[in-house]
Amino acid sequence: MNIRDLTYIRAVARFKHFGRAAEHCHVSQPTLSGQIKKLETELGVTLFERDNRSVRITNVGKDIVALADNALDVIGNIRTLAETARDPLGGQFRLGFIPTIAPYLVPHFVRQSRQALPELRLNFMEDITDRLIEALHDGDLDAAILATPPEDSRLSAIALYDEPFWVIYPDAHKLRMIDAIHTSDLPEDELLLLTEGHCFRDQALDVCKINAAPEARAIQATSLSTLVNMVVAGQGITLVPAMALAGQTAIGGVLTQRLSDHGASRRIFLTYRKTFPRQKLLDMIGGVICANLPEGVQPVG
Amino acid sequence: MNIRDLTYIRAVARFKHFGRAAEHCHVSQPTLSGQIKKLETELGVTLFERDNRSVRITNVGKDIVALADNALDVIGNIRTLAETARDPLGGQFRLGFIPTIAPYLVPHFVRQSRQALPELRLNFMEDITDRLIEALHDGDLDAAILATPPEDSRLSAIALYDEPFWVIYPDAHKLRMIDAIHTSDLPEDELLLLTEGHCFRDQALDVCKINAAPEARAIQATSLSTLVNMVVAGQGITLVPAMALAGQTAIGGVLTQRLSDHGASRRIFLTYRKTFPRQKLLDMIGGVICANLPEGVQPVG
DNA sequence: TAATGTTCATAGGCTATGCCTATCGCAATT
DNA sequence: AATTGCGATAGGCATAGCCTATGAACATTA
Repeated sequence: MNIRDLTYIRAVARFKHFGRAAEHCHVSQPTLSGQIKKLETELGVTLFERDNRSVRITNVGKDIVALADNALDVIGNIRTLAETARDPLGGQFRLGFIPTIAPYLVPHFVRQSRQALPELRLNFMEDITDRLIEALHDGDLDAAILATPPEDSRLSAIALYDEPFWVIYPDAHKLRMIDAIHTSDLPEDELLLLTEGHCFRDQALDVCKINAAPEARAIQATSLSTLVNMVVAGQGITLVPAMALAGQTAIGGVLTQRLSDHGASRRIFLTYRKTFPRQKLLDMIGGVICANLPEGVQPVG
Repeated sequence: MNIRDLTYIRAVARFKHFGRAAEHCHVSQPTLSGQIKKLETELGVTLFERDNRSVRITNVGKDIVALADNALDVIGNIRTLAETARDPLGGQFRLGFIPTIAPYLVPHFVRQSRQALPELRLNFMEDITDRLIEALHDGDLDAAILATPPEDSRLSAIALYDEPFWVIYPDAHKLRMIDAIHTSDLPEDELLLLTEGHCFRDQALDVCKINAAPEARAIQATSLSTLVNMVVAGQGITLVPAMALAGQTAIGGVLTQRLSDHGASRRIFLTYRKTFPRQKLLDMIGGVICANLPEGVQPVG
């Protein structure tokens, strides 16, 4: 057995496809096939049932992959611990963001973090929640800024701040007549949303109490700025989290207004593996972020 | 990094000696030195400070070895799980015993276990408590029969039975005049004990409330049968756990009597790593043992 | 039905890793 | 000054693990 073998079986279990698993591991498919076979021989069990149609994981396979995940986590911590020992506030730190936060939050604290943690090589990655969580589990990410509390028992989180929701609508829209807009005032059929997979899409639907059949909403955007542009173009109205406005409440051709509903906001978390050994550094990074928040959001506590 | 590297650093941390660590790992000293050095280079930290006098573990080293222990435990469980999958009630099971239990308990259940678990390759090992616990942590042992409850948070145990203590004294000894012997009746200076390291030595001292300076008790034995022989030879009196008498209360030249003190007994446990994946098998083995106890002891519950 | 595509397995060759024995260098002890 | 004990170094060998090229089995498409 081999540490790398454990990453191989983890990848096959994830992709259920030898070729894609090999690609993910940066080795050729025959190499991966060979190592999987070697491991199965060594352990004396079949981990994956495979033919030319599909790859299925066996029951033992499932249990063993779970343990492999576990072992890889610990081994990743060995590396992190060594790096930390070389330089307690240095080394690499890979931080993930969801797309509805990254462009608005990063510019506000990146300079300050350079100052507070000059030796830290801070790497950023942007993706949707599900994939960030996957990257956390794989050890490809040290922490992630998410807008959902962790449900996974292996993850933990520091609450950073609360971010209210705002409505954006064309300046000719009838919503301009309302002083304090509530979600019940919003014309459901005009609401523009992000594509599936973005947590803010779900949060917008949730706060508006809409159960949208996905195909019913044909017009969707992949970024908040596109969403705003669509409103400018008169295609409808939309919700955005406060930071997307960056304090600018006046945009050409549209009006903005904070939603007046109690609870029309989301809480942002710094999420990490419970086993991650650099807890002190997490606190410092969370502190730097909270000390440099853009307008329109309140730090927690 | 390499799984084997983790066992190397674990061994060096344990022995603080490259040569003996190498021996324990069944590799040559240069091989182990080389691999340690390679790992230190890879991690960029010094794990062990070494010169011709001594080997000291660094602070990071300590933390990393702890994680290595952890990873090796998980990896051992992968192997065990695979073996279990091949044959749920089969495979190898390595069971340790303390010397004051092994010769009396094993013969009573070994035949029955063959019958109840015909596919199980049951291996026995006899050593003192401390070394059995070490072997448990190293994954060299799957479980151990101990006379002390586990204090280590990584271990758990099933209580098997309670074993009273008996006095053995020459038949001409004045103790023969007492109907119900209590520890307070025992002439402390005549008491023969096992050598240091045997838990029953401590238990005997404990129940008699003696704080023996080690050098004060020159005459010591390494097995209970030797202890009994010494009593037969008239060198003193002794205590033995009930099973050592195997139901025979009459031995040539000596008399035996159960200690009448409340609490003059010890509880025997089947101890194992909390993470050990074959809990069901543990229960079965515990069951077989309890169902075939020799005379003089009572199963718990 | 034949051609094409997809997917995992096999074959053969190369390289780097990990192991060994022999030996060195240093310091403490005799 | 010689001996002993310890870890480090040197050099050589076997093999584990990687690659590319190709095969075999099945499914899909022309």
